[in-house]
Amino acid sequence: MAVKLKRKPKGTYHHPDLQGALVEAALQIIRKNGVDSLTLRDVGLRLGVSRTALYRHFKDKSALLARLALEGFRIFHQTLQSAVDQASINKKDPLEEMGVAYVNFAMANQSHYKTMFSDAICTWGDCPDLALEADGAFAVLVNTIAAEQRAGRIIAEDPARLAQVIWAGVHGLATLGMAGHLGNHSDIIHLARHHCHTLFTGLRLAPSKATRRTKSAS
Amino acid sequence: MAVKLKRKPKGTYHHPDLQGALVEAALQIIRKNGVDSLTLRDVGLRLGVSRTALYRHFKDKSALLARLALEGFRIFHQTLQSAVDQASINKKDPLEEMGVAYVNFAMANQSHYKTMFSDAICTWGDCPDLALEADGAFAVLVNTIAAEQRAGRIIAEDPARLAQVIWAGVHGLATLGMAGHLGNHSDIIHLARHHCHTLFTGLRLAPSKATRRTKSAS
DNA sequence: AAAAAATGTTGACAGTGTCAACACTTTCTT
DNA sequence: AAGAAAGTGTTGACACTGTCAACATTTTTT
Repeated sequence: MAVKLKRKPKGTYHHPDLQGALVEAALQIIRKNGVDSLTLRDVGLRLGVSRTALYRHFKDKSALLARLALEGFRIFHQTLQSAVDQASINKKDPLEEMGVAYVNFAMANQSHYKTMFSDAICTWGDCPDLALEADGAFAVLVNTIAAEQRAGRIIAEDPARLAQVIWAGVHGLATLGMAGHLGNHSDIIHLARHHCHTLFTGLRLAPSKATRRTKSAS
Repeated sequence: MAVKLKRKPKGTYHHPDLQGALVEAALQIIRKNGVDSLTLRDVGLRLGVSRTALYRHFKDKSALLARLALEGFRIFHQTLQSAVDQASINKKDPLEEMGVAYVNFAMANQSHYKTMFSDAICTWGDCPDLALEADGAFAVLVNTIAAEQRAGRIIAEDPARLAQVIWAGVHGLATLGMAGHLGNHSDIIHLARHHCHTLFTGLRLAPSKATRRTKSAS
């Protein structure tokens, strides 16, 4: 299959990869002016394509947003996993590093993160692929918790439940941080580290039945 | 004529308290169908008043939303304070009870809570009265923390900072819960109690008074 | 080559927030 | 008390949005 030209010199009626280009263009727009400013007409305009061309590739606006969200979870997944890997290399607390990476991602990609958790997109249950991708990112957290439990560093509660608790903490930091209620970026990162540290101190020992004091093993 | 007729009986050009009625009507609408479904035309229609009457009392739509948010923070403030008072009476952990009350409020008044933290309303800094009311609610948390510190039950870090950490946790639970990512209402409440409990366990004792910032065991 | 499917375009529509110009009512000034 | 001024509610209009139907063009299939 011959490669088509990217530009439309004159006879280029069909765009080589409009679907991907639409996602990219939409992403640039929300990066620049926020999710709420995204208009289908602008997306088309930016690609030199008509305002409704989008409808051949997405059912409606929320489908486009869902696609952006999916793309976001992909990168997010990768970012979190990378943070855990780095922690392992540098002998740091993987959960704490992941928490910081989480908040960092949200602060550095505010519009994208907001889109990922927007009410406008279908509830995850309705979009199987989106739910799958989101679950993938969540699994990084669950797996890390399970690993920490196997290493005997945190209490042995249901990992999924613990994951939800930790998730809520960093998600709260992210959303409040983006809203400007927690100070500047570096304030928020410090706060994230503080939060994780405090939370994980709480997770470290069950107060009553803990007999073995695992104070600074190693 | 105690009853307000939809058709104006001729002498009723001016509404006795349109401003308040607008707020009430808007509140009913968002309670029923969510914040995004709120339209200025509907608000007017519901009161038998024209679509633009609202502009004599609010600068624009976001001003109305800001007013709803302010009203929300008033109730919220009261709710949190009441939870702390009840905890004091029942000899329960005031922070934990407040945390549960926080999440409960958000889940029971989802649209209202979303409005309070919506991007659409002016940043709190721009609305002095809104910021004031929000600060009032936040102060309940800070004061409770300070009291717990005086009672020697939690570590003596900056109360405002601790408050931010706790706030982030419950706010995260609330937003994820509303999005349906944490199960049903009762799941979320249990999770909230769990979260607070874990967090406060972490706050309860620094492993050794000398080194508060213990790096993670490795 | 003809038919069918895919893809892109134009025109149109209902709904939205908002403003300007006007109408009615209350309050203030003299 | 009469007129002015300010406050409050109404209608008409505008630009902008998402979305659909009908049409145009290109690619793929038969």
